[in-house]
Amino acid sequence: MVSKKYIIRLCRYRNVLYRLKSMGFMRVVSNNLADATDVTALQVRKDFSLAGITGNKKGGYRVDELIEKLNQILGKNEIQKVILVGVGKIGIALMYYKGFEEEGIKIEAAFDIDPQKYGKQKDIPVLPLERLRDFVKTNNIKTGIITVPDMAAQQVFNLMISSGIKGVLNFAPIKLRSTPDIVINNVNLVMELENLIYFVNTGERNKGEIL
Amino acid sequence: MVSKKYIIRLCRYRNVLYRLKSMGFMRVVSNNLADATDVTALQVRKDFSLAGITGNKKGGYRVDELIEKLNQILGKNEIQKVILVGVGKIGIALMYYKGFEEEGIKIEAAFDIDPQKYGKQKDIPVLPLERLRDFVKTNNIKTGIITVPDMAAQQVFNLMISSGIKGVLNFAPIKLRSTPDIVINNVNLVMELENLIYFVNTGERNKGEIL
DNA sequence: TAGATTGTTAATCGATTAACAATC
DNA sequence: TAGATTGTTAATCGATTAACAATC
Repeated sequence: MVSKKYIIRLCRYRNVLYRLKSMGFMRVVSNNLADATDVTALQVRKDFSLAGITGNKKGGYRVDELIEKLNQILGKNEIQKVILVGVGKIGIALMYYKGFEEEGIKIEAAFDIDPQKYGKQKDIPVLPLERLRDFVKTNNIKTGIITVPDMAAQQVFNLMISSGIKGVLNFAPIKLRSTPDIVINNVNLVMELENLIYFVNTGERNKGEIL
Repeated sequence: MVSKKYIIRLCRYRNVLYRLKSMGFMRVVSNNLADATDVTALQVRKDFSLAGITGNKKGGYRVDELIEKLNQILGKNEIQKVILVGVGKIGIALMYYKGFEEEGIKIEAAFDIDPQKYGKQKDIPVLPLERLRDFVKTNNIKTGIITVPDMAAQQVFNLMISSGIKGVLNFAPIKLRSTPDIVINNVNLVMELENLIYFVNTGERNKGEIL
């Protein structure tokens, strides 16, 4: 089993490689990728080695080959379908976020309990929560995003899982009760900011001292 | 220097402790905290030990004492002032997000280059980008949030840093060029989702096999 | 007392980094 | 060739987990 960090690095490399390709680069050395990501050149080579990607001792790596191999590993062929539950400010922001479609991710539908929300946002239908189960099953959706208030998150999660969802991106700052076969990625915005503030403050406090 | 992960765990404990306190709990054992967070009981005790917090061999830890100690370490006294640049959908979502004020974090002002955005969102003033430097200096702000398009992120970052900001929460999916004394936390929503999808898909592929 | 719980020290594990060999 | 670069193996580092002692 590969680690999450490793996969994230591979995604990073791929993103950079697409950009380099569009700029006309044919080859790339580990140092180029290191500069463009938060990774050392050594780590880049190690990752590629681990991924079974080999370069050329003199000329580095071929961009095309690299992209192809990474796509093979990361599985970047079909469009990835996801649903979203919770059409509040954050939910809507995600529905309008351009970054997803650029990466082949499509929010197929959003769900809410508030009838006032029903209709469309951008080109995405907003449906009653009761229709989630059917929608997930008929469209064979495996991934969901939770942007509901904390209190509702566990309930929505349970509904998702019982409908066949296998992975959840959760924006509610609570620990979801789950089973090992379900993948959960948590995004806790308050915690990110609190954490940042902590290091800013201690950095201030310890200015000039050894940490 | 303590690790980011460690600090995040301490924040988690504190959040749970506040909730337990409001429910009337006076004491808590490491197992309670483990259940409420994504941490083992052993790790909880280890963390407390490292933080210089001691419990009682029979009765666990006193909730009040625990909160006080954690506040001491994490520094949770005054309101934390931050600014935000980029009043798009995500920026606005953050401005309306209730979780921040609950944790004593206040977005003091937001900035944008689009005059149509100027005015107020919720009770937060939206100002021209040119006023950022003055605002940051006169209000002694140390933390900023970047929610601008990728292309503008580095420029906004530079402006922030030259104005005196020491820590940045960055939502743009690029690597910001910086110096070691600046703290940067990146939130990359596409990457979180891509990563999730990867593990969902491989989980599907390897159903029943050894990973 | 017996059982539950803390808390420390040692072992393990995984990931990163260093060293260096290989080769284009 | 000499220099740049890859790529592997070993060393290091940090964090987590295990074992077990202490004690209320």
